[in-house]
Amino acid sequence: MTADAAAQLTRAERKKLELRAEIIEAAFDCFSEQGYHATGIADIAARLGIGHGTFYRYFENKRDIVDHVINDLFERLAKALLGANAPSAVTTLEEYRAQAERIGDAFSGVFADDPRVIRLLFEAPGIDSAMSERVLGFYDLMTTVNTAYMEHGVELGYLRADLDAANTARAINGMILSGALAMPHNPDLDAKAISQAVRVVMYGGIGAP
Amino acid sequence: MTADAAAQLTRAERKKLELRAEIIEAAFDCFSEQGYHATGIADIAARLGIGHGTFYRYFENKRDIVDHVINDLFERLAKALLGANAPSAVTTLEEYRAQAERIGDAFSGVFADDPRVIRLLFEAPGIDSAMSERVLGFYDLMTTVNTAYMEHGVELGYLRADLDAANTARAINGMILSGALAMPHNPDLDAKAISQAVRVVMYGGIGAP
Amino acid sequence: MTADAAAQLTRAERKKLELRAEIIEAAFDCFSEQGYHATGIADIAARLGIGHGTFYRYFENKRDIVDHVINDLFERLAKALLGANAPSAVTTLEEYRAQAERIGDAFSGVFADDPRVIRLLFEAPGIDSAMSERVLGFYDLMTTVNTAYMEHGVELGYLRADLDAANTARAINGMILSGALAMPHNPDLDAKAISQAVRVVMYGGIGAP
Amino acid sequence: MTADAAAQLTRAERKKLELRAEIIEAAFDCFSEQGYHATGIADIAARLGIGHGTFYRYFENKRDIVDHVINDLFERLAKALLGANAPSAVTTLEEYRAQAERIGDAFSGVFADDPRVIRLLFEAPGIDSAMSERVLGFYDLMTTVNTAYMEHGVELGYLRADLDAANTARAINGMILSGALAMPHNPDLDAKAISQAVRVVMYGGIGAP
DNA sequence: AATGAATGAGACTTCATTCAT
DNA sequence: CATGAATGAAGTCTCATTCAT
Repeated sequence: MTADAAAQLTRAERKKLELRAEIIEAAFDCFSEQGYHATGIADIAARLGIGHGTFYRYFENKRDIVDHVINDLFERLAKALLGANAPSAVTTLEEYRAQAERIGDAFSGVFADDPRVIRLLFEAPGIDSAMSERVLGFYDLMTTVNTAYMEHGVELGYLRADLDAANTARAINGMILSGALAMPHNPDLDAKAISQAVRVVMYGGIGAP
Repeated sequence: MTADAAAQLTRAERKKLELRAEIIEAAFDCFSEQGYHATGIADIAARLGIGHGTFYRYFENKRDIVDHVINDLFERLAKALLGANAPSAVTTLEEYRAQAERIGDAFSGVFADDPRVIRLLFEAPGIDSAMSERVLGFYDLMTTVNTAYMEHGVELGYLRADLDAANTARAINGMILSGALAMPHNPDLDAKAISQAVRVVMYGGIGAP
Repeated sequence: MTADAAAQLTRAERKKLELRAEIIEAAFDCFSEQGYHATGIADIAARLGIGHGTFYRYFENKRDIVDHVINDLFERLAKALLGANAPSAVTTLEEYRAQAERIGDAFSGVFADDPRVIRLLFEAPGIDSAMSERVLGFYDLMTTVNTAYMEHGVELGYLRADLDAANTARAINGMILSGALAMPHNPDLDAKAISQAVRVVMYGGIGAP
Repeated sequence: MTADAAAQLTRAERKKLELRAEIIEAAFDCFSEQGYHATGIADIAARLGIGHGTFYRYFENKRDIVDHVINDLFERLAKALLGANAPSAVTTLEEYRAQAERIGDAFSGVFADDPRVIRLLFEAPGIDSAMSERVLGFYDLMTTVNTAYMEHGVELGYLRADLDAANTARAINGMILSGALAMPHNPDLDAKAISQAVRVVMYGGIGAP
């Protein structure tokens, strides 16, 4: 919704949207802290100091809210993923590395800014099979996007001619996610060092030169 | 338990152990197919054709069985992880690559031989926070083990002197897990190609030479 | 309320009474269509396009409105029942039959004119025990009225001397109601034929002459 | 189930069937006393001193039990209705009257033996529309059965040649039901007198001879 | 006066766990 | 030792009613 559109809403409508957003936030808190199954609607309501009946004025049921929470989560990640310029904007390895760094930083930034994101993403597959599929689908999307960038690089010759774009893309995404996953429960980790380690592997390999 | 020890058990004791193992297997089936929360004790018992009261003669409660299932799962993976010779047995990059390949293949083999493994590993963090911690702990263990191999390589000079062993180790584990995760729901994927893609990244980097 | 009384009301007061009547009508619709328990206050309000809070400015609560609806229903039926001239106006079987026919037709007319009446009357005892009592009370009233007519006939000798007025009255009311009840869900039924069948039984009995 | 079949059941199976029957009885009590909607599963369970979870081992849900209660109720009435010899067994008005009396007495006997029957039958249409239909369907069945008897009488000439069998049948059923309905809340009523009044109407009409 | 957002009592239902047989 | 009948805690969800705007 644009600012303009928001300006046209009545005060009541704005309040409603606000509370709706607050419920999503509270649910995000609860789900990421206690997990979906250990969270009751009452917990979400209590966190906001509202009656639990109120919850049902804004969301169909418990399954509905978690879908919205995950939607928000995926949206944030997708925005980071797709926020950079298109693959076609890049013509050299130098540019590719810069772009990859930007995307990786944006992506990791989402995790760093809000530790609930990676926690919920980690626990989400345990919600039910539909959610499990959604998460896998998102990972596939990440792979697809990354694959497109790589294929472009192979075509233009700044990436290895023999690169298996899809499998490599997935592997690199795995590196990024594994870093994000380790952060919240290990305060000694350094996000920059993690990124740097990933980049070293990507561009130099681990063998001694 | 050794074969000798087993031989000393009475027939009744052996039967009991057998049923116990079967229950773990059935639970593994159920949990990986329907997920932990969607699985009832009755489902597990029904799969074996036993009464669901019998379940409680072998396991404390539902939480108990899933711990045993996960124990088995971790044990299999740990065996693959630790089954190779020690880091110290390796002295050249050549040997390191061979060893890494062996470990990686063994590890991936566990996933390939039994698709339930990756499915349950994927859903396990959604069981409860204790399980979430256990899974993270296992990932940390994987990282620790891999880190030891890498540190040895840095010391002996066949891996990059500037390698951030821990973060690199975790990243590489991430690549392996992301491959395993994608397999079950994508029949077109080729395990060998996935491994190969990981190795290309590890030893050459993705940039054109 | 007479037209004069109405004329003295302010416009606002008239509007209020109008809306009140409309709410009763809407409630009548809802209750007879979906049943009392399946009807929500919101349904009634929605049918009128008013806010459901408004409902409570006109009626105490859900139980209150159904009482008013039933009042209206009973009033219509009572009017038909009592609209004819008194028992004392009749002195011959001929006159009695004419009067009974008039009353019966008026009564059946209420059901025919508004199929909601019999539907709600049918479902009303399921609302709660108080309502159940009210309906039984109305049936008793019907019986009492009919009994009075019959007793008069026995006294004057145009009805059988051995007539058990009360039980016969109730039985005859049962015939009428059973006809009304069958109408709405059976479009082939003919109200005139039903009345005729009742009259045949009443005045001739079913045996071959 | 025959006595033989019952004899072959294990003790546990018999106990199960017994409790099942007891639950239906308790539900019958509750529904006829408080009405369906005012009855909670907890009420039914409490009446038997069982946990309310136990209820759900025997019946799907609240709607399920009421269907079974009504099934029982209809079965009793149907048995009374159909228990007599067939229409074809009758060839004279005398025999017809005897048969009608037998059926009527059996039918009324069900109501007299168990006052819950008429109370629940009265309230049942308020349960929901499906139940409303079922009750109407049962009334239609009663009419159909009675119609067959009458048509036979018309054919054989011991009933009026001009009898509108269907409408007359329904009317007579209405007389019977209205009598049954009045009994429970009016201890002064005499079942015999009610039957007698109905018979007088049926065979002689109400007019003075 | 009208509204509809908020509320929470209350009912249903599930299922892990116990325990008598 | 195996069984499955019984249990009740716990959680979801509805909707009549209130009340601030």
